[in-house]
Amino acid sequence: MSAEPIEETIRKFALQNAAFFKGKANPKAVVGKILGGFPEYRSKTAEITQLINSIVAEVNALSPEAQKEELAKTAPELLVKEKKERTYELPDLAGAEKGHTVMRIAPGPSGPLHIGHTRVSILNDEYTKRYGGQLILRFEDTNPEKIDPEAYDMIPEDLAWLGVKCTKTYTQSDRFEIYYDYTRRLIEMGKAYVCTCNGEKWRDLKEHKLACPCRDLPVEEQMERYDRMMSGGYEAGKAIAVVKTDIAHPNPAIRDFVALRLVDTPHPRTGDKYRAYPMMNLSVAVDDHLMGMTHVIRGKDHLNNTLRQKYIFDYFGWKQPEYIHYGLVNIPDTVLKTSLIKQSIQKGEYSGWDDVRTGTVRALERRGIRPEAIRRYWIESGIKSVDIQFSWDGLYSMNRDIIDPISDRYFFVQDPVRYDIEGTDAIVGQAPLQPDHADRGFRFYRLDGPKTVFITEKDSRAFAQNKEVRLKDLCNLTYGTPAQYAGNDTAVLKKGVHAVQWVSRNSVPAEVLMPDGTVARGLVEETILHEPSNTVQFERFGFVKLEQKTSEKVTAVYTHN
RNA sequence: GCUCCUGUGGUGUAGCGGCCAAUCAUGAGGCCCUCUCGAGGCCUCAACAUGGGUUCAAAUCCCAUCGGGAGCACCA
Repeated sequence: MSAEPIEETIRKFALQNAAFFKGKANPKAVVGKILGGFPEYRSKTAEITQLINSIVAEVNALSPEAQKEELAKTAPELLVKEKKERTYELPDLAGAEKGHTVMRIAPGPSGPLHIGHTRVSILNDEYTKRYGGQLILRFEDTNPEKIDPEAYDMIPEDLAWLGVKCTKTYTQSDRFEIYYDYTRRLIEMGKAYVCTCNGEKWRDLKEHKLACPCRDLPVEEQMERYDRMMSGGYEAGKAIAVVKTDIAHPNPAIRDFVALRLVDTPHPRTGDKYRAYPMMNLSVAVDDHLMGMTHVIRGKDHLNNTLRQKYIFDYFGWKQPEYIHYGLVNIPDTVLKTSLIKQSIQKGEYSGWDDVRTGTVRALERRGIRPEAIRRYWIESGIKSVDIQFSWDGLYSMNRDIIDPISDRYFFVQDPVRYDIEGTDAIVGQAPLQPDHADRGFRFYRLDGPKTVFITEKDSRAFAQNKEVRLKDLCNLTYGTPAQYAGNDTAVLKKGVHAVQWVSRNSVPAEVLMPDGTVARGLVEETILHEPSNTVQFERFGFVKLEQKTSEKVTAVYTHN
């Protein structure tokens, strides 16, 4: 192409631009295209612009038909807009080497994981799989007041269900002595102090960029105070170990921060063996270094903690990991706070951690959301530091992609209304288990003897009004008591007759637990008793996950439509 | 109040000086197909926060304004 005279190239692009935009080419767009494609002309932009202007004028003088005809002759490939393909994948990590990344998932064991936690879990797992490194699960249980002992088991279960593979697990309550040791070293270096001031006063001074009297005491005295603090010489709340940063730092959030505090509440794992509990900025900094973290993915809300932790890294001469701070996720209409969920469970308002009204991983699993859908959702959301809105619709759409092809179809009739059918002998019918995959087989129907069916209350009302209805995959009916058999010609559908789901007398009572906690009651066709999977679609109702399936009763949980 | 992060259709996202009068998905609307209100196909809707500047050329770089968020805990 570069071999031909530039005039011809310009003319082609002008024709193309004209063809795409109603016969009028925009000279600026052509200039951009030429200069972009042929950098050698950038030094002569004035001349080339003039040339383009005149050629565009010529082209625009032609009729749109003539433009298209000429373009079809000289450069037919430019006539079609190129469709760009997009693959969804995460950007590379800065400085990541194959086989040498170490990353972490560091939850506080206050309850099971919820949808919000899944983002950081999936992202870490994705990168670990890409680079083939280590993924450490670290329980950050340094606040004895906010621990649910069951969480130590629930969290790994949730991660396993998500498909997140951790290569190693640490628990911070095993490591208190390590944090004490590093605190001691900081004090020795003059980079930390023991403060016995009233907490309010200490904060107040900090706000005004002022040091408290303890801050400048000599190291020897600090060491004495530290020993006293560690040996029970202070009451809880009467002394703290503080890391010095810059007391006059313009950002108030990173002026001197607490490293250790005294708490009398017994720890679920260590009992009353320890009273001095590290604050996360101390334990996280120490552990991130000792565990060799190369990359840390955390929420943007930790931005200031990263800056605080930098002081510890700098004091010890450690290299900080690469940090990626992703934006906050706003998850609408969902109960996520584990403390609230726990309360409601205790009060009996929620059935448990998997109550479908909550946003826990367990609840999602129970509702029939697949972990692959969650994974895809977070990968497509990326890792930018913009705050984002979580979209249930978006997650459902991805989940539907996964479950639709594998879900067998069944009829569920909510709020059933009975109709007896007259005017024929036995009626037989069959329906595909999955209409897009006939090879999956069929459900076979046969109505004998007294022919009784049930349709939903809603469909019944429409039937009474329209006088006609089609029982899907079975037959047509004309309204009446009893209803009259009206043949089996599906042509009625073309005339606007509705095809509705129905069940026979042999159907099974069924209950579907809805996401708002209510229960949809009705009947489900008996063929479902042979269904091997628990993921099915109730036609014209929605996808559900089966929980219980006996000839007495079927229970299911609503997934989405 | 101070400090930091951040602004592309309703939502998420691509693009990060010219190939963009802007990608893909979701959503909404319409049509086709289908014996489901599922799936599939086609079409349409809808965005570079605003104002300056730099440049032949800005969604992309700079500045200001405005908007959103977070932190300033003896929580994580």
